[in-house]
Amino acid sequence: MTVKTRPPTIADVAHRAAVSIATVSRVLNGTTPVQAEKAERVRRAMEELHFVPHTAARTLASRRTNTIGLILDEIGRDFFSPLLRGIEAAAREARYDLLIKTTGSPHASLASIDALGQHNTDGLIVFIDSLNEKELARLHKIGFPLVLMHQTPPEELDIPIITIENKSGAQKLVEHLIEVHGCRRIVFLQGPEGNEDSEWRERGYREALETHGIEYDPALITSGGFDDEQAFHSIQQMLLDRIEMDAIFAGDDEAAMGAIRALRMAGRLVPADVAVVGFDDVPFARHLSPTLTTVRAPIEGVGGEAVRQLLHLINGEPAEALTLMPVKLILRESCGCESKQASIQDELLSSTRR
Amino acid sequence: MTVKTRPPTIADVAHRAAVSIATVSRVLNGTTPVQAEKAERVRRAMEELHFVPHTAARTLASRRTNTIGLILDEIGRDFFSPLLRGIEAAAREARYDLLIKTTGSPHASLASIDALGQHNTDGLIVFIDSLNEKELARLHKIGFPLVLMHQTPPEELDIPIITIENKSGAQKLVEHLIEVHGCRRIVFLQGPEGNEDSEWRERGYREALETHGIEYDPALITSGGFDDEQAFHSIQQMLLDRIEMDAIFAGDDEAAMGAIRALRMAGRLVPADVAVVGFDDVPFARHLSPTLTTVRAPIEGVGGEAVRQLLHLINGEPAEALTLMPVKLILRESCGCESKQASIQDELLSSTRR
DNA sequence: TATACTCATGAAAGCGCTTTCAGAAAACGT
DNA sequence: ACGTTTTCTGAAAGCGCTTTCATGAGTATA
Repeated sequence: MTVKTRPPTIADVAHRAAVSIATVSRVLNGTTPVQAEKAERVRRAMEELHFVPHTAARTLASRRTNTIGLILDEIGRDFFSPLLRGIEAAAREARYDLLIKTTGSPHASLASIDALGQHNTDGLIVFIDSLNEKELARLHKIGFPLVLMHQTPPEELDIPIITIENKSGAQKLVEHLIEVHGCRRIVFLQGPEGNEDSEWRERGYREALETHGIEYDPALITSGGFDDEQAFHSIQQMLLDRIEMDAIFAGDDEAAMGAIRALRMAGRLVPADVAVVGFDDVPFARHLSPTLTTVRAPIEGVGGEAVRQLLHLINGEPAEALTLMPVKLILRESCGCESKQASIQDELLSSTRR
Repeated sequence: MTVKTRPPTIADVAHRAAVSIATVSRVLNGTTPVQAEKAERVRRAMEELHFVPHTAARTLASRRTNTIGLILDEIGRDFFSPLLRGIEAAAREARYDLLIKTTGSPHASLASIDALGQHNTDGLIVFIDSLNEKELARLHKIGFPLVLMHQTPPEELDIPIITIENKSGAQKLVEHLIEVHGCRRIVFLQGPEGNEDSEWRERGYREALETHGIEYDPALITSGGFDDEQAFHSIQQMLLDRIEMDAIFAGDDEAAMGAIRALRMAGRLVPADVAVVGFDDVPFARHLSPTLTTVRAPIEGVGGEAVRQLLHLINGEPAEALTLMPVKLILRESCGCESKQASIQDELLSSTRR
């Protein structure tokens, strides 16, 4: 490790290329035409000096950070992998940097978030309840670009929101259980308290029942928390309570796993005795046994779309108030659709096709 | 959305508190004692004005960015979730921001990375081959704080590296197969070409064989690519080739899934006919059936440790040249250890068959 | 009471860049 | 040939903050 050298500045480049710093800045940004020959000299000087513009100085002078902020409650949940990938890809494509901040717990103090807003980023993507309403309202009021994911903006704020078709996805899923598999007593596992995705899925569930003239039975609703363990216990309890069921709509895939475990432990066969379906189509959904029937949410697409809408806002263009990403039914074994045999054949086919 | 207002500056605060901007800066940073009463006035003024220091200005003036850069080839792989969580938590604790950059493909051009180094971050965490050697060497040479993850520094550069005990973990795993389950013909699925984790695991594998006087058979080594599909095909091929085996060390958990699928399709029982073990203990490892015996790598810890070592460097303190995070054997069903659930699994199989 | 310190404070000089602004040079029109 | 545009270029003014540096007030020492 050698001594820390002072990185070259725009002045060094200007000097070496025998032009003014203004000219260097211009070839750097392409803001104003520069004589071809001079431009070439500048470019060569930059290269020779390993010149890299100092972002902070740039930001300070130009008043734009070229950075998108992402706020979420907790990074690293399975769900976030594709989301991040989508956001990252879209940001990169637009040549924006990505600054990620987690609040640790929902509704956290705004102090650390504050620092993200305004000067540090050109706009913010806010996930679920990671930012409290007051702060959200304040930022929005001062015209700061904001986009919400999986969360309706509070009150009358016209902040764009990106989410997936929770309701229609759930509805299709439940209708499939009813129509194709003749299920009538379908358990619904709710997500975490107040979770919007869950609320919409529940509406879809209820509408599906209604459409088919099946009465809504509160006894079939319990909490799954979008969580393996919680779902496990809830279903176990239901079984102990001898509540009749012929299917479980688990709210999400995590919960579906817990539900399946509970059923299995109780000696109930899936899907023969009880069909189980999830939501999200997380990567391992197809590796469970039985493989999980679920709804595929284009999570990666949600991330990309969020960035795109945010960029509109940043550029002063109008953005979609609501972006609903379409979902797709993924039929596998756990609802009784594909027999084990069939799925193996599929695998064979796909493997020979390669 | 109202008109974009100019955010308050330190001058506004100074004016309102009737002090100089220098004083405001001092209470902001606590660099020099300030009269209690004035300090209080300043704090109140900051609050009333919703003052948030402009990071770029701060960075420019103070020459430190308070940001840690993370470079990886592709975000959003399952593996990264815990890694990110660890890094994020450690960075947050140290009150550093996190700037994430992906190269898209390995060995990408350094242009975009360049921009991360030097002025934009105080230090960089580099994952695997995300940054080419030349650039790595250059940054290191100018004294820029750098930490590597799961990758030995090239040549003679003394860049700290954080990784996990791949070798001893693999060794323990294979020894378990040999000693407890009496396996003798153990397949090893290699990771992607040139992957260091894989190389160390292979060494652990070989040492375990050696220790127990089992001859190393090249026919038992094939590529798994740390990938479900690739492992599936490799094992399928082996089975077609009628290569005898009584166990598979799959390289990682993803590959283990593929291996299990291939075995199952061929009618081989896991673990009765062939034991299968993975590496990493990804979240779904315990949800596979059979549940997967594997090695738990403290990936989250790796992330945290990387940040910690980087901070040492940033603060001019010495850092560990090599940090090896300990791993832990996780015994589950797929090696034949926990068998009580095997019967349930059989039931399940028969249920889906009928 | 004079002398030497300590301590809090403000003025001012940058940090490295972008962006007016105005002038010089070249191109055009008549 | 002369005025008018059009182009390019450099000087210089910040962007909002940190950080010397010098100063004046307050306190301790003699």
